[in-house]
Amino acid sequence: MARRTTAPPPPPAPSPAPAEPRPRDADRSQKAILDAAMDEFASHGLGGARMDRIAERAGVNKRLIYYYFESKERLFLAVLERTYEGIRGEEQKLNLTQVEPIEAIRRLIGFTWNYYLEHPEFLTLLNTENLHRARHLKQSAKVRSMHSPLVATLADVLERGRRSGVFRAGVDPVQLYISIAALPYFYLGNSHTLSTIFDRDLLGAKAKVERLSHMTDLVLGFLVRD
Amino acid sequence: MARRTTAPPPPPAPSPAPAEPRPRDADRSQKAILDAAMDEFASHGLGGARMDRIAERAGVNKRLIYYYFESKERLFLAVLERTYEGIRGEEQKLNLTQVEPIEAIRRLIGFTWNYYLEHPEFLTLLNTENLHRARHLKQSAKVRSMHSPLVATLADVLERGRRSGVFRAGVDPVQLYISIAALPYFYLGNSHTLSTIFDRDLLGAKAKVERLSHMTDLVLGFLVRD
Amino acid sequence: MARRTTAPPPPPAPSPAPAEPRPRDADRSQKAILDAAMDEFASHGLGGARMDRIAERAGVNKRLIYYYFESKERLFLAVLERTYEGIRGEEQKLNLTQVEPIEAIRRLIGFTWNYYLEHPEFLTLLNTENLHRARHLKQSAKVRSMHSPLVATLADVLERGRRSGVFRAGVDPVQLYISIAALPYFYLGNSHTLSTIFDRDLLGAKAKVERLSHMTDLVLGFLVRD
Amino acid sequence: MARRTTAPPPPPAPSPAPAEPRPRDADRSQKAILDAAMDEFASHGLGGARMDRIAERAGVNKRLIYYYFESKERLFLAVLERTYEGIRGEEQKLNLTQVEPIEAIRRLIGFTWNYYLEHPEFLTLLNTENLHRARHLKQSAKVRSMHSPLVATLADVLERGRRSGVFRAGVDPVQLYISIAALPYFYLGNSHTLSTIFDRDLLGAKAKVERLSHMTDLVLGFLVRD
DNA sequence: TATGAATGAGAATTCATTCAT
DNA sequence: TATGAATGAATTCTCATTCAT
Repeated sequence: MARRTTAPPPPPAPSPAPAEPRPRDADRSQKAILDAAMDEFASHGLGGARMDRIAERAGVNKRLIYYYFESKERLFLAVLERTYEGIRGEEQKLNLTQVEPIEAIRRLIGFTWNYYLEHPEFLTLLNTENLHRARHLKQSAKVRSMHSPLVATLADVLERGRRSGVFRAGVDPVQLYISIAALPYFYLGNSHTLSTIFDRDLLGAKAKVERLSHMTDLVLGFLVRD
Repeated sequence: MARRTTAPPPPPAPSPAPAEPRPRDADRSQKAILDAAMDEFASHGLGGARMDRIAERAGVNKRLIYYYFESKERLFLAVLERTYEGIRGEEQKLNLTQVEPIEAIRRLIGFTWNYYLEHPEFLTLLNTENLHRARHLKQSAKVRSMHSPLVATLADVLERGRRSGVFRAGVDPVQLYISIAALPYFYLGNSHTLSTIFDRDLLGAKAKVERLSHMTDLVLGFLVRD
Repeated sequence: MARRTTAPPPPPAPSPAPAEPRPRDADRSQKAILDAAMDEFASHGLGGARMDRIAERAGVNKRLIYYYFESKERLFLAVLERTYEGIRGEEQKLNLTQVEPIEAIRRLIGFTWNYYLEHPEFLTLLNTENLHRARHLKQSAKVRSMHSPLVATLADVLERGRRSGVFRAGVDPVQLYISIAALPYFYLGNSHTLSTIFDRDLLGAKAKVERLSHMTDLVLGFLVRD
Repeated sequence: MARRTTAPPPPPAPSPAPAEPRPRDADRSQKAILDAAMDEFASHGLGGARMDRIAERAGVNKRLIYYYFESKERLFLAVLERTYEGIRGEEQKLNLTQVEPIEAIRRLIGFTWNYYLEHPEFLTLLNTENLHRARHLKQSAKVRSMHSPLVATLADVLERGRRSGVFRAGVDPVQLYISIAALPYFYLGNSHTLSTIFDRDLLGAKAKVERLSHMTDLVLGFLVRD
């Protein structure tokens, strides 16, 4: 550990500090801390996370975490915000307003499924934040504004589908979004207990294909008019 | 683990609480500990739970917890098992095999919704156990056997529905059960973050009616053949 | 009359447990406790010994230990006294006053060596008691009287040897006894550290023969006049 | 484990203690902890030692002990190693290879006797470590290497004595070293029980002179050829 | 920007012992 | 004579956080 960030052994000559580029170690440290903290919080929850481990994983001195993030709780909030930014940013790239409604729904379900698969930390971080009644998130200014586009997009898809007669009417986009998130969230987030109580592998390749298919059928079976 | 205290089933007669001092009652103490522990674990997770608080809430000496349950982890497992027993026991009472398929599905959705509403601790306990990769549950002998009847029951409902032509074919009962659990689980378990990011009350009376309706429509819209 | 030799099938009647004689359970329990306690104290010292383990090993309820021995410290004293009685009783059987001096010394050395080998608990119990500055033993009335015969016996052997011209004069029997005990005590009692620091097996068959031989040579080399 | 505090070897000049405040001195803290721990372990054994007392005697925060030594057991090992270093270091200074054999043996016996007298903690620490079957020492890398010079030195003395005809042949240096250590070790380490059972003062000035004399006579009586 | 040293307040767990029967 | 239930006081160890540089 202890990355020698400091200048190399200063020559006795009064050579005026070689003006090393020193490429943004501050940013680098902060990023390392956030990465390590995300891992730690996702693995152990807020109560179980250890600042010592975060410092060690990040390869920085523990004190530095406090220098940048002030406290464990604020660090957790920083992690949460970055996490939401991650998924919402990806979601934006789906361009759901530019494809036909059924395809848009398929894409959204597929994307959500894959995102959760590839970012299991997202699930545990959300669980943790809910255990704490969203008390960190409630202090976040930016988080609300990150979600209105999402609702608008989905409303647009539903409306286009309804107008063209393929979707049923009267579907609340927020309800639907919650359901589309719920189906993979519960399956993946609770896979450890589910596979234990049902004594069945839920994460094998075949099982995953089946789950995605089931979820898509479920949602479209509901949305699409006969 | 025996729970029945010595008190016999109270006769309906308004026998005025026997006001027994009941000083050294093993069953009573164990139950008090489990009740308090369920609260504590549900509120704070495993890492955040405090044995001191559990002892205090249970009104017993902290040492007694270790006398009966050996460690925090084993206590957590005992709580988990009792929790599963609770919901599975209620589920059995639904008698799903004795009503017609559509009604059976309605009942199951409604029951699950209400059970989660009335037992929010179930959700957080499961989240906690999944955070720990089900390592406690995996040591439980009885938990697996508690769940096979459930799958059998749902399979029966689906099969009856299919035979009578009202349900689509090829639905996996485990997938369906997971989905039926997922829809309220995510909504209620994540209501704190969801209501924050969507800036919307999700737990008002009207919102709850709407959610139950949406979930039922979603599942039946998928299951029922046009 | 046909004597039915085979035992008749025991009548199903609930013949009331034959009132088992249960011979002196009190003594039996006390002995079991002392045995278990000796093991425990010898293995873990006074501070490291656990009353719980003693009760478990003895197969009795923990409370019973207090019933018979009052406290951990008194139990330790009881163990100590029984331990001294053991070795002194065996020593008496050597009949050192009835064999010629050189043989008497040989026997005493051999006996001490073997006794320590077969009773390693004796060594650790003594160490423990000395760690506690003999504060238990000092409360014992009988322990002093157990040792005067030993000194008298050794004095007799030395005097007979001196008179017959085989032993040097002026040897203090207490000093000699301490030395005869010291030589095997240190070797066996510290065998774990000694074998570690000298990187050498001290308890193999050959090593043991050599040690006994060395000790005998040492003592007799000193005692016997050229 | 570094021990040298920053203070340079004090010059004989009566430089009046620099009265430094020395606030955050890692070496100093570690040394204070080791000193206190040696006392505590020697007085109470491993099981009886209290980390609280060690912290208090050392004048440091309890947490700091764990910061430097990780656990009670590792602290004990650190103490053990320092203890062995102490006696082996002094032994080296005897220069036994540079005096004639009989004098060398006398010096070694006298040194051992005095060292044990002045360092009673050495005896109880060794007893404690043996109670625990040398499980700490076995993890020590350096301890073995500290002892080979000792054996070599004693072998040299014995060989010189044999060659010059004053010592008997065939004496194993390890056996002899163990015996030379055993004689004072048992006497001093068990002085509390010995003085109790023999009802005799063993630590008075006269007694000590007699013991040293007896031990020297015993060893030389064996080694020196008539 | 960065760090090694240090700490107060707790954390789970342990322990000898007593209570009530 | 025997025991299951219960406890107060430690005991080792942990943790987020701060100090001093």
